[in-house]
Amino acid sequence: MTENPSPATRTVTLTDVARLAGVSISTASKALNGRAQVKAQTRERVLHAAEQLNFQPNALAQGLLAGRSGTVGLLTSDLEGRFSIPVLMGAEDAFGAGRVSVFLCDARGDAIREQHHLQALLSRRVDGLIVVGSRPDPRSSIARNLPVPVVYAYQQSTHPEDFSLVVDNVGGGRLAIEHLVATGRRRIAHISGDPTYGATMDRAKGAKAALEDAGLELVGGEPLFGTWTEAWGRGATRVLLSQHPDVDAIFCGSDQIARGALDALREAGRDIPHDVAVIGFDNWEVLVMNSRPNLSSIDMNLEKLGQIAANKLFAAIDGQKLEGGVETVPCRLVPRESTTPFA
Amino acid sequence: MTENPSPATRTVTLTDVARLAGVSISTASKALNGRAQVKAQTRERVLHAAEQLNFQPNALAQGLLAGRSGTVGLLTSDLEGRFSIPVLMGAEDAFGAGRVSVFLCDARGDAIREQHHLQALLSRRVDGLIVVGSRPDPRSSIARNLPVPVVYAYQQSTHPEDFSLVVDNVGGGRLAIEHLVATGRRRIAHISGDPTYGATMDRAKGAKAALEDAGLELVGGEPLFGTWTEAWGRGATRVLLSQHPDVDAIFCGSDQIARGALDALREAGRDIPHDVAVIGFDNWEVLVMNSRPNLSSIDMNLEKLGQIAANKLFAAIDGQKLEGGVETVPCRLVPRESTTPFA
DNA sequence: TTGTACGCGTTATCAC
DNA sequence: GTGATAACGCGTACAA
Repeated sequence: MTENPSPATRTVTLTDVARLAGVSISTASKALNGRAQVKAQTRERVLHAAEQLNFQPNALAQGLLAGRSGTVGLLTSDLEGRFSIPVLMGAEDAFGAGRVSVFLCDARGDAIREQHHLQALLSRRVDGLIVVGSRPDPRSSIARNLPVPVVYAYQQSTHPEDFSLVVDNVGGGRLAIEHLVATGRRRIAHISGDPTYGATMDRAKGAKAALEDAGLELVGGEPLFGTWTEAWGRGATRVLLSQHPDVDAIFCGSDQIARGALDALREAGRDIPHDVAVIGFDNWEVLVMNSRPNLSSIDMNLEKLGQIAANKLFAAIDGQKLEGGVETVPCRLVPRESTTPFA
Repeated sequence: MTENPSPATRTVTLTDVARLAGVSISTASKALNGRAQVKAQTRERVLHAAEQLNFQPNALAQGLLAGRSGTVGLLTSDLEGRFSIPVLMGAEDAFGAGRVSVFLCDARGDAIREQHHLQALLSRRVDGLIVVGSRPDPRSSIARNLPVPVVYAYQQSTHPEDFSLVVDNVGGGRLAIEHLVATGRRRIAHISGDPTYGATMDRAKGAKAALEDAGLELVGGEPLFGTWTEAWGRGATRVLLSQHPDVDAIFCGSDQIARGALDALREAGRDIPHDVAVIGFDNWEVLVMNSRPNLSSIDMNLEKLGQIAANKLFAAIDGQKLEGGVETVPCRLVPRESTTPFA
């Protein structure tokens, strides 16, 4: 055990500041916190001393006394996934740098680990919790009767008393179709991923509804379900072209599928978007911006979802009742060259 | 301001436990913390009471008393990027669920916000800091003479007294070439990204060294530098094929570039890997697994980097001196079909 | 083996 | 306008 050598600028406390300023601890506290009953000159001395010593109030002590820590827990289940991160960023944004700090925990999809993290967070007296799921299907409550408010984001809770904030996948599917119809498409197909995902069916549902509104129906009658891969996008597109060569637009359930579709279309000699328009879902930067041509897509507004979740949590922490239920955040259309020729 | 209704199971303290168990606070404390001087039967009573009340020790109070909070700060600059996350996950892993909690802060590449977050973290009395950069080039110290140890991960600090842990890009470039040479390639080209990145030059340097060791030199003499995009990968590959049609392998500085190269090669009628082998860099799941064929790549071991960083920080927190300097973490070859025919 | 008393750093209440 | 004092919840020397 070597003695800690240079890094240690011993932690400075209010006592040090008070001593340097030649006042009592309580006066120093008042001066720093902008309390009214303190002479301007004294306040000046205290402030100066604090600055000189680079004083940082001990948030642990403040929290202990105040009964609130100024922290929230962010419990996610798929950090590696691309859903948690934007939500997390939105939340961090909404909380504002410094005012509230965020504990990040990744449960790796393991319920045991999740409970473990939950206990740790409660022990640290977080003022609230945001639970971010790994897939858009419902999950059970993380726990009942917690002493702090909880907001479920992206993945909704099955418990009716929990508050959840999720993506409006139905609306997203509708948006995609409306865009295709508005740009003159009439023979529209839908290629999507795993049909056991609720989101998959919701997007298809929105698409069908929008088609009906336009007096149209899906080419082939039903969506083509498969996996969230480019390979499936290519394969499904080839089948589609052979069975319905007159298709003039494809709504893909993900950007990966859409990239596969683009490749298959190009290799079949179809011009995009002239012969066939393609729109994806997710608006995943690395995919949409590297496509040929750039891929139109539906953005889930995850960052905004995170912001709203954080604000909801904020309100609840401030004592406002958090009503159970599910709220949705609308998707956003991001048109690019794969649906709209810019030439 | 509505009264907080049902969610509030009032926070239970050690006092409550002690009262229920019919002992003093200190005895309860000893029993819960496994201190020796307490009768087995008493301990049983206390434990039972704690469980019954679902008691969670207040970590704020513990931290205040112990002088250490059991938290660390993770200060990143590009959450949206794909570098921070694996590092962050590795760190979280190493810290162990619950023992240490992680404060996550994203400075969005803004120095002001970074200082803001730093102050907040110090105020919360984190026991240590990990600073994760957004690009692999050196950065200046986040601050000097901090009261807690700091480990720089992925992006190194320019200050010689800081400890940094970075990717061995030279070794990565070497690995790629050695793999190509070992699988029988002799006319190897290198297409890479932004030459103002240190990592770009390091990878090229490692590649050159490995080629020299094998008595070879780069096709075209020099690497082709451009941008980290598929478009550049396609363009550079076309140029390469026209100038050096006998090329039999391409080492690409990123997976995006490699995907572009794959497309251009296929469109030029070259079989992969029979005619030309392709290897990328980053091992970015969505890219390598959706390629035709699947893309061999160099993995930067970022998760392991995060783990090592966390362990280093741990040791420093425990009083071990953290020597300044830069340590590297070796890359890892992940061969797939784009370099090795499995048929 | 158990209980009492003190202190961690801060803020709020009450004397002065 | 300022300072002493009591909390917040916990761990630990010390006394019983």
